[in-house]
Amino acid sequence: MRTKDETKETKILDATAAIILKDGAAGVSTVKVAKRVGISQSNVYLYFKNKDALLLSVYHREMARIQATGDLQAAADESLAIEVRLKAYISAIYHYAMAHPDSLTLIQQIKFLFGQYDSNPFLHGETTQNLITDLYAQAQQKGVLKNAPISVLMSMVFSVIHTHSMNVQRQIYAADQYSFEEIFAVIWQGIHA
Amino acid sequence: MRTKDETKETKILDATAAIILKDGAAGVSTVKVAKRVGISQSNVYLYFKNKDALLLSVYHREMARIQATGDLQAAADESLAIEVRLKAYISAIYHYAMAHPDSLTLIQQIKFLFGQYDSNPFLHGETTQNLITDLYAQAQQKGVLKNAPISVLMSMVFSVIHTHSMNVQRQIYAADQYSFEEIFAVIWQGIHA
Amino acid sequence: MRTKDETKETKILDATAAIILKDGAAGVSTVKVAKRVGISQSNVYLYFKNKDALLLSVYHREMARIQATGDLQAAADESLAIEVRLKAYISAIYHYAMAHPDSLTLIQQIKFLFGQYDSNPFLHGETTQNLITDLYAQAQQKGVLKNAPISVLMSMVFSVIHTHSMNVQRQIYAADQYSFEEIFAVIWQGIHA
Amino acid sequence: MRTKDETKETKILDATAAIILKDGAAGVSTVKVAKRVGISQSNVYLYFKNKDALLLSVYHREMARIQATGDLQAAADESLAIEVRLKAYISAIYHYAMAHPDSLTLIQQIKFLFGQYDSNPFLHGETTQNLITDLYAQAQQKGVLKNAPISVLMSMVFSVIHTHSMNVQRQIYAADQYSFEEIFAVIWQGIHA
DNA sequence: TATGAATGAGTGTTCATTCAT
DNA sequence: AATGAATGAACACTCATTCAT
Repeated sequence: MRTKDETKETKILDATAAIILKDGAAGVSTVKVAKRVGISQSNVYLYFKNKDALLLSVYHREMARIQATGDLQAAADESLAIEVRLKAYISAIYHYAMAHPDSLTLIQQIKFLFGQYDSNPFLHGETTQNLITDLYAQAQQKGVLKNAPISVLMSMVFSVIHTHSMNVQRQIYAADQYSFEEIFAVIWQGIHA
Repeated sequence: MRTKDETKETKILDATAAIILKDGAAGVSTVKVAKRVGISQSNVYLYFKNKDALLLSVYHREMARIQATGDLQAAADESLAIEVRLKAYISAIYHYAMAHPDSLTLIQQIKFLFGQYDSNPFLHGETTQNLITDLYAQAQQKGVLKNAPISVLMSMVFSVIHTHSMNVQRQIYAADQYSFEEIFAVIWQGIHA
Repeated sequence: MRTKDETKETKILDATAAIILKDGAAGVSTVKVAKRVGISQSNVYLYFKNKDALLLSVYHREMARIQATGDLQAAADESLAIEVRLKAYISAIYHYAMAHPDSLTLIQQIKFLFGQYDSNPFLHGETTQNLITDLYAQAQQKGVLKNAPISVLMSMVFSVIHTHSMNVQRQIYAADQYSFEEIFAVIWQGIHA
Repeated sequence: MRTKDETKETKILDATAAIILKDGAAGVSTVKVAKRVGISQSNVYLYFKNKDALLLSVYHREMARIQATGDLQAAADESLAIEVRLKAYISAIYHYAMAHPDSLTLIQQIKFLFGQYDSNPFLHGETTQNLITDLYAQAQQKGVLKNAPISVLMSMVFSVIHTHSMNVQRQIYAADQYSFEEIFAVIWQGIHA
């Protein structure tokens, strides 16, 4: 494998992510990225077909990172009760977001730049995404979730967790001012049938 | 009479809004706006100091439109019980969003372009906004709302309503597939103590 | 006569002069001028054919002001000895410059903007100018001035006086740190045969 | 012909200088420069950070050229008498100006564009400039120069030489109509104590 | 006399992308 | 794999000037 290349590719993705967090997704330019990495502008095109591919790569990397969360595996464990799996999923996203609040911001920013065609930021992870959607669908079928559009429930979960994690990151209030249970209550009672 | 001027100003705002909905807020350019209105590019600067002022104007116009909703007045009626007012507020936003789904999209897009510093898209309406925040705050004090950050509750409300209204607009499902009560249940049980 | 108009015209000229001193002659624009006067941009064209005419007007006004100096009349008095007249002229310019250092700056800035075709900033006053040039020419013929190009001598006089007056205005040194005689000595011994 | 050897940067500087001489420093635009060189406008920004940097580069190049004059070295030779050094300096500038009259014009134009804050166009060469100012200062201390502001004396020298060289270039009179000694006399008797 | 509206040409600057080396 | 050079298109914004009112 191309160790060197992957390092460089990672650096480019990191730089891009940093710029998104600083200037917004619309503020990303290959010039800025290259300058930040310390490479020539054209070098970026060796690793990414074009700017869109670069942004999409950042997006997919964040999605993959969320999925890689160990906690998330429990949600996929079909031997568990659906309610348990759902709670595990929400808990996993919550704790991931608290540890990496920028992650959700990146996802949201890129989604918004590419048009608001799909309002649910958790979508699009292909394989994993279907699992999650399936989880919601099954839970709804079994009467665990309210009879509301799944995309509405999903974006609600995302919205609550993201807003809370950003508040903490921006020190609008201390992390321990609100317990997980308190935040979770909002989500659960909102989606629970 | 400045009728003529106001028409032009309105046309420019309309064109800008249309572009935002089509290409996102980052996709707005004075050239596009001017072309759409059928005027010269420099003419835009006769009505708006600069591009930011133009976008902000679109933003404030949408905010004002929401506030102008008759239903919203009930939410401000201090003679009513706090719970009634809160429900009136949510209902008002809901019905406004269903009638004008683009409105929330515009607000969200512009907010995101100007930096994600304030994650609550309903904020910043000055007078009205304080009323709404006050409403939430009072409701929380009186134990009507859960003990969760107000900004989290507010953005949750926005998120649910916006996602649902977009789904309907994009014909992901029919408007009558989910009743107001069903959507409202998600919101209310989410925020209600 | 049109009293009101002349007031306005004066205001426009004043505003233009102020802008030149602040941003340089190249920094003048009808927008800036109009804004400063508090009139509409197109109004400027009621008083001046175009921007060049405006700048030229400022130029000529300053030239006229210098000529209007009472002291300068002595220089024109043909009954006096040529050396006396020449000294009177230099003294007049010197004292005018000390009282109105911006005047020479305006003249210089406008001259430079319109191309450096004529390096002598004192030229171009038509009637008066010929008098001054004649004065130099006569003085040279009578052996009072060195055998050097008159334009060189003239621009030397301007340069010394202008530099000194600017230094004082910018408080690089106090006005009384150098007497008129000291500055005059530089000029006189430079041009005197 | 250095055409082939000339780097792009040099070509751009040359084009800029030519435009300054033709239209004045305020008349320089990146479009004009690019067109003259035969490159695309954006290419200019590959070699110069912005327009100011471009103009400053032209300025510094001319300053460096003057300093590179062999004759100027004598002025820096501290083993020589101060009066000798001063005369060497004036002579060097004079002969340089006669050979390259545009050089002083460029310097003057750019100085004027950047604001008239420093009225002495010979200033700002950093290292060399201090040497020259020191030379004047020492000469004044030793009673060689009149008791007048050094900046006044310096701009006087510049003015005389520049005006004369321009006159010759514009064929207002022939180069041999006035000898170096005649021009020098104006300068020297003007500044000499 | 005065203005507001309008515009086309212009400004400096940034950008995504390509290509030869 | 990496770069420097190059470019055309786009950008926000300013300007001098005209014209109808």
